[in-house]
Amino acid sequence: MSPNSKKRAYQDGCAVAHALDIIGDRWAMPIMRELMLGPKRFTDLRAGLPGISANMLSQRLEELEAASIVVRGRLPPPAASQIYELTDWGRESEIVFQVLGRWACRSPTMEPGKPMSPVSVILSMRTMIDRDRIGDLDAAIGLRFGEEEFRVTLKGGDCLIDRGQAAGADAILSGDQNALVAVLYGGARYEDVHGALTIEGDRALAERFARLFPLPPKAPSMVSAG
Amino acid sequence: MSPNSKKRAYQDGCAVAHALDIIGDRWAMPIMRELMLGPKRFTDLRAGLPGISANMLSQRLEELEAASIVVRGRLPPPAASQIYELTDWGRESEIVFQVLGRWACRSPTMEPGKPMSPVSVILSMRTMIDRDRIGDLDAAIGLRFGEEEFRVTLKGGDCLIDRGQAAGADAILSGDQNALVAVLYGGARYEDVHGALTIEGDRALAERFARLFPLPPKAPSMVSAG
DNA sequence: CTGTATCCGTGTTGATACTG
DNA sequence: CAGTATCAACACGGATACAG
Repeated sequence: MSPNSKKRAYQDGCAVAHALDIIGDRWAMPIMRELMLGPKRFTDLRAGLPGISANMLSQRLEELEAASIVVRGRLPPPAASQIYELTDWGRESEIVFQVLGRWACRSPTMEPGKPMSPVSVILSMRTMIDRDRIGDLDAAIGLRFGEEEFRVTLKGGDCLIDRGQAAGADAILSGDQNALVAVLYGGARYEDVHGALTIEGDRALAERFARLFPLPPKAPSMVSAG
Repeated sequence: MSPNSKKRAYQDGCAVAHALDIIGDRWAMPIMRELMLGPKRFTDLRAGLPGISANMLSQRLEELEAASIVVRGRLPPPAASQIYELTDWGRESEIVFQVLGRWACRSPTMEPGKPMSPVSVILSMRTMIDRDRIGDLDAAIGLRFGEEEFRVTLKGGDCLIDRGQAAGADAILSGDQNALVAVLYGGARYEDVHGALTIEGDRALAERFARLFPLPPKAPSMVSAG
């Protein structure tokens, strides 16, 4: 395992310092992010975390397990492969990701256009949804990103977004999640990303849906006159 | 400066990944924490960050400045020494610290008793204050930790905690901030830490004050049978 | 296929010493 | 007081080999 696991730790009673001791290492939070919407296998995790090495992932999963953030499970037979899953407390960290994401998306140095994993996109929608804009919308939107399917349920002024069947929704968007990001946050129209994203069903609903996720204004840059 | 600053970055459009790119490096968030209540000099920062090396602090301050989180300033003459201070946007990250702290203080592996800086203690109080318990309390509590003074203002069911004169408050607690932590969060009574913390003024107020900061329940440990 | 263990080049961190 | 320089130790990332 970890023969001489001398973890470098802040010797600090501050709860934030403890948080950094357990989830502050490189890749720890992105791994948690990928698990936020449900269990994944080792290889699925790697797919959502471009650039991570098998070593890193293996080691971080051990550490997250030791911290009671992740538990190992096994899929029911016959596909009895190992899966990793957040604990209840691990799942409760979603609010941390939301608040951190809301703060960071105002960063003057954040440059758009970099690829996002399907889970990132879904979590960003959960974060940025403006419930005031839902109004009396009562509809379901299905999202298909490769093998992964999600469902957005708008009802009673609230919005639920989770894994679920896209089929049967009033509108279904299929294709590359990055194309959807361009539409939701990048000011693009569906026509602009045509070919990367296809729309089935209620087109007007898809248009209204695309405007439910406003971005907050950027913070001013303080670097060499701003 | 930074001759070959090849920063290792997540190539990820996720806002959380960007957050980690700019404040995910070791010591970045503790430095921000120390600046959260106002500007500090280099040496003051080191005092609140036991274990940090001078070059780390220097390098992180550069990076935080480049990210528009920190700006360099200068105290008015004659004490024209350099100070570091959060930008408006940097100060808006306090909510991140609060949410992260609230989540992390439930960690099964968090062990109490480690020392905290005066700023940490004040921020923890801002985080954990239970406004429902304030009731109709209308009073001021002064806190003195070494050279640093703070004031807690309870009024109209709300609570303001900031740097400010301790003198003139209805009750004044002076001494070691870690002793106050033991009383607020560790279940200790003032008598238990006598000598480390002295109380002037309204003793009953000090007692009521000490119960305004309840801790949430711990999350269960998932390690080897829980 | 699903991971784990080991080696190795490189960058980051931390301790000490030193300078304006 | 406010940092910079130097150097040793370690963490990271990639490749490869290995085990169930």
